[in-house]
Amino acid sequence: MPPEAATSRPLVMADVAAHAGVSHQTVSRVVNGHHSVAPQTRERVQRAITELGYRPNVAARALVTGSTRTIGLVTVKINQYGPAQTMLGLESAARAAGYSVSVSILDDATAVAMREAVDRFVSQSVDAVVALTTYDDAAEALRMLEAPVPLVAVQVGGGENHLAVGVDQETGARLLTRHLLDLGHATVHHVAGPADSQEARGRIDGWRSELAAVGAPVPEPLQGDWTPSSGHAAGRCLAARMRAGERVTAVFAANDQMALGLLAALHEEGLSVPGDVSLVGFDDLPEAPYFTPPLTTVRQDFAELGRRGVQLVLARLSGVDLRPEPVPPSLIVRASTGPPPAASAPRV
Amino acid sequence: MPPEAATSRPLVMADVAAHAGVSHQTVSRVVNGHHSVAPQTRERVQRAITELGYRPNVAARALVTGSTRTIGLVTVKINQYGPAQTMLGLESAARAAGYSVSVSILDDATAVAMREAVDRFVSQSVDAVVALTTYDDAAEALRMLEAPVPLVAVQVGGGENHLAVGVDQETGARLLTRHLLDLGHATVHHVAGPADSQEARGRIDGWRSELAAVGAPVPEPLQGDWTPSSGHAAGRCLAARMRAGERVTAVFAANDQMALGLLAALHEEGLSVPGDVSLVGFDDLPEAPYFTPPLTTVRQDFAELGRRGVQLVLARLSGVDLRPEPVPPSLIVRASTGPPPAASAPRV
DNA sequence: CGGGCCGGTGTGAGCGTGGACATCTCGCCG
DNA sequence: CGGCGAGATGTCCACGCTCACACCGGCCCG
Repeated sequence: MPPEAATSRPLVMADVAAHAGVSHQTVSRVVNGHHSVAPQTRERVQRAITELGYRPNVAARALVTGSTRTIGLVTVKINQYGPAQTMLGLESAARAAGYSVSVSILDDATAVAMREAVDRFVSQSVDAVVALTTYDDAAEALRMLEAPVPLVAVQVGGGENHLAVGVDQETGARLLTRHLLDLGHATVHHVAGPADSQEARGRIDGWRSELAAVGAPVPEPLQGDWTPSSGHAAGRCLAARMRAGERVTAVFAANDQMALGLLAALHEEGLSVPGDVSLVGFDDLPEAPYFTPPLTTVRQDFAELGRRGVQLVLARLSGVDLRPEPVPPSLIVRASTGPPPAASAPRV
Repeated sequence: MPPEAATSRPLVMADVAAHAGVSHQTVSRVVNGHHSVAPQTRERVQRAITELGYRPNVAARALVTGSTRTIGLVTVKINQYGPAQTMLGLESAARAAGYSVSVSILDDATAVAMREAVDRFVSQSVDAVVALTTYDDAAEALRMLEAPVPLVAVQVGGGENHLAVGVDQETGARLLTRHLLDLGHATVHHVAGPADSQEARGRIDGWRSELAAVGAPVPEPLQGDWTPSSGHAAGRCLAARMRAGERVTAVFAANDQMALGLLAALHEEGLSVPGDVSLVGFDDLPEAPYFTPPLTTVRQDFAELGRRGVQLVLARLSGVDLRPEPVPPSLIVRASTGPPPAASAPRV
């Protein structure tokens, strides 16, 4: 639609000004919605802009204002479902507010890499940086970080320098644990995420405190790393312990992927879910309703998390002191949980 | 580490120049690796740069060079595993080449939205735009698009204006189909992806032509939309047809997520995989080895796709005429496939 | 009836950098 | 020993835009 004169020298404000018979400054005022422009002039300039298909040059504007209306997003290995969804929500909220998003996906969350990424963003004149990760290294790096722009942490604890928003992991874990206890299980075993993840620890805390609240024994959690494969290993291990006589009737896997691995291992071992063991996950992957059996889990609203990240950024940019509340998770009950089997050793 | 004088007026080239006792232009030459600088001077400037922690201002540079060393990535709803992984590979390759990535995630792939995104990128002075999608609307929009920067398509057919790179969908589908035929299945049913996806059609073509090659009958494909839920519906439908006497022994789901839904439906219907029906997917999700049973599928190297996208961009930017080859997929055989059951109706 | 004020507009400067060109200093060769 | 070229460095300007200020006309009020 926009003709953009075939000559193709990129359009600048002066071209529009000439076309509309005004000065470039008036064009600037129209573009930036300044008030003191006569309606009729504004109209004429608007028309010239659309007719020529003019778009202001962000670099030139950034040079003088120091702002690019861009948010830098730094994250670590976004290959999980959650972070990817969060990024989606963040980008969409940012775009709605007129901001672009520039991403930097670190291979690992060292302080150096973090610093490097933030520096790159700063030299790009981003208006704010959002850090999306749950790992301690990253959190530590963030805590040290001074930047000349607002720094917002998503899904990881904030330091003094910056704000943070996250899903309430502890509540989610409590919901799941209580659900299992309510079904009559004497206790709940836990397959945890990596030890250096705040998210993983939050889930452990919730699980542990809910067990403690009803005086249930707290078994030693098994160590996983979010991958289905680690869930599978944990499943093997639990099955072996059951064969050895230990009573395991309910398992809380720290995410759905590990729950899937567990499920596979339990099937291989001839154990039925939820007949012999009830199993819950965390995240509510789109796949979770189609596991065999469909998985009881906790839904995290990742997109909302991204939106709140942007809210926080905008608040900081406009000087508002917004204390964000954590995003509440919700329990999704499906077929992978049920009452514990009669108090004998499971048939193996 | 970098002190960055507590006064905190952002550092500029002139500061470095003063510190090193040279002109700002010499600093510029050092920063840009220009050759005619005395080694000793270079050394002195380098030291000043690191001592002060100086980073050049991208906006100012962009204003004069017209380049930001940024790649704009426009994509549609990245909530699938594939695109997310591709983005990962792309960002990492871009960063390795000294480029940043700015993302724009469209809600739907209309020509208008596409044009809008590209325009935004152009006004940001990106050096190139990469479009990552498989939908016809997007492809159509791309075909019409003229941009003053290179435009590279990933996973979607290119037009005249731009290059494209993708995974060879047809070959992948042929590998799966042949695998099933080799196991002795008389034919293979197909649950297709959305009709407006080039990827989905590529898989149909491969499947169809492989069946045709051995003279096997070509059943009408069922329509899915990539989601587990649509796979589930397709599974229900197939089971009903089997009960009605139709012989279905092998099913090719156009992606792993649909395969999961199918698996769930078949289980519900009391059918065994691979005892009654062999099932294959496409993508090789990290979860696929832990399905019940583990899923035979085709692996797409999404990260490689991202890397090639960047290669293509760099080639275009340096004027090289690189004709990209499609990324080859590879067959991953797991436990969801086996020989067909004896030629009677399956036990239902 | 004149001065001040205000809405609407234009003019000039400067943001931080890279490119073109000028300059200056060698070293080398005739 | 002078001239010349190449390497090293500096000076100036332009990139496209916004900001500060000057300007111009009309209106109100003293």
